[in-house]
Formats: sequence, structure tokens, C-alpha cells
Amino acid sequence: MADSHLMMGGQSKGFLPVACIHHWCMQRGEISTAPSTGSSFDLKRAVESGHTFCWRRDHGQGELYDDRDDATYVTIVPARASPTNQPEPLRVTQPTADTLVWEGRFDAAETVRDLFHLDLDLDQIRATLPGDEVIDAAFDSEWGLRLPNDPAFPTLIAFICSAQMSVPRIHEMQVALADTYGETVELGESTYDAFPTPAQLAAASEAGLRELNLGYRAPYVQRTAELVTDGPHPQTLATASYEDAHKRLQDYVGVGNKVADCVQLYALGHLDAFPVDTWIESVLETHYPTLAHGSYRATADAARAYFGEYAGVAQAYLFAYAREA
DNA sequence: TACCAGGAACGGG
DNA sequence: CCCGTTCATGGT
Repeated sequence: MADSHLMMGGQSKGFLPVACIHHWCMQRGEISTAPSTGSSFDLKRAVESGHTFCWRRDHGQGELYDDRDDATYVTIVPARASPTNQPEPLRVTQPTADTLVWEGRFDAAETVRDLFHLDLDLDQIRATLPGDEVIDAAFDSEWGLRLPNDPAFPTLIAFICSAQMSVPRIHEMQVALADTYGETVELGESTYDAFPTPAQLAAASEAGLRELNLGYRAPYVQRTAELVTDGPHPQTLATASYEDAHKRLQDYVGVGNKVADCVQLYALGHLDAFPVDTWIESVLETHYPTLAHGSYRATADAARAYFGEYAGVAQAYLFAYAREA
């Protein structure tokens, strides 16, 4: 096992400058993903199954959602969520099934574990779910998939953009937003574009956003960015109840039941949220006809009651399983 | 060409 | 609360 905070120049952690902005102070670490029996994390599945839109492949490794299975992924932790209080680029790769390697400008082991809920026991979660044939097949097929625990604002914007849009095109929009309105950050010899802050995105014009092919979602994104800039941050809803957060998220523009559930599940740690999209609707109609009630609220509530505390994990596996077939 | 893609705003029952 | 219509845009 490699040192979890390896440094250049033999410096110890205590001698690091406060603002570590130079490439020579890059740190690297290794994380085991095999707590007990077999690997319990699959980085490619976690990043490329369409649940997070906060990652991209490193330069020169193509776009997400193709066959490549050994990619290095990059995200930029927003200032408000980073221990250095400034946007922090983070590279992660999985050289073997049981090993995760990260690179960043700070000791990011805890951050990486947090970003994928790695401290949750996947076997324990599965044990809480009903052991029906569909869940069994989905978990056998998609084992290692983890829910993201992403920053709230980028997740909110991504799922406002998701309306009537394919997974690759949602991701394209987030890349375009970052490249156009976000701050450029440096890691080693490379530079990356962070997702824009609420204020940066609020300053964009509807016309400017339409140029990025956001279509009718452009004014939703701009107005929601204004609301977040002027009001409480959606991240604060992580400590609210499911019902309270669900209601308050819909005060933003372009946010209904489904987008609210996605933000709650992928950014606020509400793992009992069960987003019902066209794929899940189809799965329910085929395999769980008693849960499909037609209206969003009735269907989602029935699914939450059936799958329980970790209904969102079941949803993620069913979604990935359905889309893979 | 018509239809679909991780839906939501809007108006009306 | 529930339902029908409309809303950009690129792919098939």
C-alpha cells in the first residue's frame, strides 16, 4: 500500500504553504476498495452510469460513455466544499479492482471516500432491500455501482438541464457551462475548468446559455442561479427532512418532483429518494406493476415504501441495469 | 418524417 | 392533486 500523502521534495505535511497552488506540491494517495469480500466499488460504473455529471475524463482520453475501461477521471471540488476553501481539482483512477489512486493539491483521501459514499457497506445496503429477482439481477449485473455524493449547486443545474435530454447531452451541457463560465484551475501540468459558481452563472444571459444549446432550459438555469446567489444555498437542505427539502427545492425554477428527487439522492444524501424517470417507469410497469400508479407522487411514494431506507440505491441499480440492456 | 431523450411550466378540471 | 399541451435541440 502506498503512502497516503506522498509529497515531492520530501516536505512533511506541516511545512506545506497555506495556499498550495503550484504543480510541485501535488499529492497522491491510494485507497483500498475491498473492505471484506471482493471489490465493492467500480469507478467507471459510478461515473459513467448517468448519476453524476460532475466528472469528466482526463485530457486525451475521449468523452464519457464509450467502451474505455481504464480512464482517469477529473472533478473540481467547489470552494465551499473543499478543505482549502478554494476550488480543488482531483484526479482519480482505478488501476485494479481493489485499488483507487487519487491526485490533488491536498490530502484528498477523505474527500474521495465522501464523493462516492465509500464508507457505506454495499452488502448491508443490499440486505435491507427486498430480495426479489429483479433486484438480484440488477445487483449481480451492476455490482460496484455507487451513488455519488456531489456538490448541490452543480447537481441542481445538471438536473434542471436533464429535462427531455439524453445522458451524454446532459453531460455535454455541463462541460460547456464549465468551459464558458467557470474558473480555470491547475493540477500538475494540466488545467481544468471548474463548474461556475452561482454568481458566475447568474451573471450569464439567457441568450448566452441558449448558445450552449440549453434550449428552453436556459432561463431556468439563469433564474435558479440568481435565486441561489441571493438566497440560502441548496446544500443547506442536506440536514432537512426528505419532505421539507423536496418541497423547498421546487421553489427553484425548472425543478419539479423528479429533479428534486435527483438532487436529494445525488447531492443531499437523501438515499431514500426514488426518482421516477422514463426508464424507471418502464421497469416498474414491467416488473413491479403494483407500484406503477400513473402519477409521479403516487408511484414514487409506493416505490419508497417498498424498497425502504435505501430505495435510491435500488433505483440506481435498476436504472443502470435497464439502460445497459 | 415523426419520434424520443433521466420533465417542468402553465392553465384548467 | 391530477391531466393535457407546449417548450429547444440533436439523433435515429
